Amino acid sequence: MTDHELQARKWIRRKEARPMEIVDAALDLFVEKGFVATKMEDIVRRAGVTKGTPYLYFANKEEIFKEVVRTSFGQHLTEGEEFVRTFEGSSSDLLVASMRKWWGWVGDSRLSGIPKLMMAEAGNFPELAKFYGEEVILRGNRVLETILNRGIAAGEFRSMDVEYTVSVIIGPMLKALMWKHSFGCCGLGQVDMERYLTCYFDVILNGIAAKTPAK
Amino acid sequence: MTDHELQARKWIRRKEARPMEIVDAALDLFVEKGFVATKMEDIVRRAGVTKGTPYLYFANKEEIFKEVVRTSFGQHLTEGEEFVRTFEGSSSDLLVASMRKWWGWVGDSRLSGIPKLMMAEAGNFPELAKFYGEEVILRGNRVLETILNRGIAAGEFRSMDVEYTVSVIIGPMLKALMWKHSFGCCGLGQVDMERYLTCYFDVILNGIAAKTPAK
Amino acid sequence: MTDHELQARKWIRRKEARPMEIVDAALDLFVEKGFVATKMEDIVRRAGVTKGTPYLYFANKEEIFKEVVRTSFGQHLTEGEEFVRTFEGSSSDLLVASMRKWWGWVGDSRLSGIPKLMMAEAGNFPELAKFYGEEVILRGNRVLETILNRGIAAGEFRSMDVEYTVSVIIGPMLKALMWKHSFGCCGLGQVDMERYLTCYFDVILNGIAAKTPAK
Amino acid sequence: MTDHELQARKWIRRKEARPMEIVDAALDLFVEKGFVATKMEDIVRRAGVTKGTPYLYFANKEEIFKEVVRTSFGQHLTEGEEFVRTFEGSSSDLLVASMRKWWGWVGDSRLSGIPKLMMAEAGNFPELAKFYGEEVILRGNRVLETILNRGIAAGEFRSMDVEYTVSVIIGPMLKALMWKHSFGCCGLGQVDMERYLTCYFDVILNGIAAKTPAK
DNA sequence: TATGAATGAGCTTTCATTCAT
DNA sequence: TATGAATGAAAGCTCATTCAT
Repeated sequence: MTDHELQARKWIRRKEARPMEIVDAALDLFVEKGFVATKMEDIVRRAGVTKGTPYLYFANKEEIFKEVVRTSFGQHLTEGEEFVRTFEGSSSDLLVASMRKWWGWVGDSRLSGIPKLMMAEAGNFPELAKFYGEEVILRGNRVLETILNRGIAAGEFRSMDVEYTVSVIIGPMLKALMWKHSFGCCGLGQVDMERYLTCYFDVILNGIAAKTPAK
Repeated sequence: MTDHELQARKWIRRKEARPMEIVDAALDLFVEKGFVATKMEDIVRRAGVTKGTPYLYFANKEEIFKEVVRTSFGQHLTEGEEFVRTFEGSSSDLLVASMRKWWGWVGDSRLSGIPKLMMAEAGNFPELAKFYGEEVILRGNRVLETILNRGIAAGEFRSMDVEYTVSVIIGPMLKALMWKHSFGCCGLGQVDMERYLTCYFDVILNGIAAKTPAK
Repeated sequence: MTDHELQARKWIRRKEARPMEIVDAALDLFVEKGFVATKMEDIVRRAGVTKGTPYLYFANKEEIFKEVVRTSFGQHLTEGEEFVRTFEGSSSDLLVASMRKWWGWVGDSRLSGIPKLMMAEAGNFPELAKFYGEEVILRGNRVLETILNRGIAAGEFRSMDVEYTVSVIIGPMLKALMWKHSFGCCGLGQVDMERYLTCYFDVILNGIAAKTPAK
Repeated sequence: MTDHELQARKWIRRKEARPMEIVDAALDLFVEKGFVATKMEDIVRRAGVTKGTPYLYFANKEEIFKEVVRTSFGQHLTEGEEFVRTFEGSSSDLLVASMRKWWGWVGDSRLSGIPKLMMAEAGNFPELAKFYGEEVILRGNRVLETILNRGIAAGEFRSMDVEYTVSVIIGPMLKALMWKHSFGCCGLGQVDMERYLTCYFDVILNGIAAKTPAK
């Protein structure tokens, strides 16, 4: 790559970084306040641009919202699917490792707000909700189903209604996420996540374990 | 006066009924769209009144919102506390019965949207979130704690970190509620609640059961 | 008048008193806040009636305003004209006596707000302003003109441009009135009216006195 | 760019000029109709902008009002104070010159409406009234007091209650101002100001002149 | 007559979007 | 590209007026 090319690239990269900066700024605000309550003014200020700039890259506020949701996933899911496929060890360990990984990816990062956002705004953006449901939730569920089926096949987990059990098992994790971005923000009882996870795995793993024969 | 006449008439006086009608109309809309996205116009249309009427009973939109949240619980919690205190039978049965009762009260009614609403709007109404957290969530948690402690004392449940386990156990129920008012509305996979509850109790009860003594 | 008639009269009088009570209540408020800033709500509360009552007697708020202005004068002017016609004594004394009388009537009573009100609202009620200008102001001026001409004829006052001098002489009195109902209300420097009148007569009487020949 | 083009164009940027244009437009309207009766719609139409523009420069209608009053004086008062301090000639001449100067500045300009406006709105804006009373009225009075004291010291004016006499003397000038913006507007007897001033000085100067020594 | 809950036109203000620079 | 003053539709709210009681 010649110097000239590098220079050009740099300039282009900067230009190409703008939309992401805007989406990033919007993400936090949408999560905290919701779509309508977030003002373009807030977004541009946080993105460090001016009022006209977003409209160079997005048709309108709604498109920014969609982009926020669209760009926030996929990559992690692919990694997750790969992780499950190649994991060696017990299914309990896989379940624990997967959930911890997920929390590390989603729960600790700014992406963690997206599920809350989608829940809050599903009614206002049904199409996007459908997209999210299929591309993210169902795909995520399928990963968990794989794990459960793996454990059942190995005799490690009891036989069960896998589809709905997945839905149940996700519940406490989702709740932790929602909490973090709602009541958690208001200083209402911070959650000690490590302690929460310990309890969670305790309940869940016991809850789906195969009855251990009296040893 | 027939219903038809009532509908055709422009001027109807219903001093006692109005506030509740307005709060009722607002509840559904707030849950579906959120606070800001719900327009006063929407509320008055649904309530069957005109633009000025809500202001006869509420100072402004925010007060309607607060009233929606405030009036929505309390009574049920008191009944629930009483139910737990007087229940005779195993703690597992009590847990199941309580959860079913709760779903009957909340999950199936229009109140079910309130938790979703509060989660979505906590960031915009920190004070109200605090009120809700203390008056509803903490109080509800305490009921569940009572049940778990009862079971532990009876040797029916294993010893555990009660406070956090309560938080975990509530997760799937809360998730079902949120789902109903977000993705559920968009036709995304309706949940068969009976099947969901079966899985839920299966996981939870096994998850907290005392280790059956080696036979 | 029979007892029966008296009784009927009483009932009628009560009915007939209502409009005046409303006008009375409106007067103070219009003077203090102006026409638009005064709410019907304020008027009815002060009048001790309810929102619908004024509309039994007046077509609308504007008619109340007109009635406030219309009913506020006339009687005093007639008395004033009579007073001037029958006064015996020097014209200086007549001027002083008239002005004091006028201040007694208008300046000390609730009617004193009307001139301020009309000045403030003349732009919004040009027709009424015209009525007021002709029926009240011009008539009042004419009384003063009579006094001045009387004094000039008697050699007590110097010859002068009577029409405009009247206008000038009224200035300080009008100013006192305006002040009382504007800055005076806000606690801004209360005026000691006796002291003010002393200065006023000092200036005015000296100002129009015939040059006393060096005695 | 021709005037015609300017008029035809919808989007014109005039960052520096806008606030003044808005205040200017508001001034006339407030004076004519009063604060409440003046609609934002009126202001923006007269200022040649659209509904949102004023809010780029002022928090709300009330702030526009305050700006109207605040920016309207001060400079003239300073000039007036200087004029009196440096005047050479008789105090009578100084009084006449000052009053004529004042009328030239205020009476003939659009500022002349402010006193009327403040009188009308003092009740609704007590704080602003206080500001106006102290910064404009008292300061103006002090200038006149200086003139009277100068004349008394020189033996040109008789000894008198200076403070209250000032208040009296201002009366006719203030009345002329009020008249111009109230009844004057409605075609009710236009005042020939030159004739009015002649009468005014005649009365006032004679009214405060030192008794000419018996010849 | 008198009431006061209800009405709805009209107001102030907001804010996503535009466009001259 | 980027700016930010300007736009104007649309929101929340007010209040003079109406009318069933």
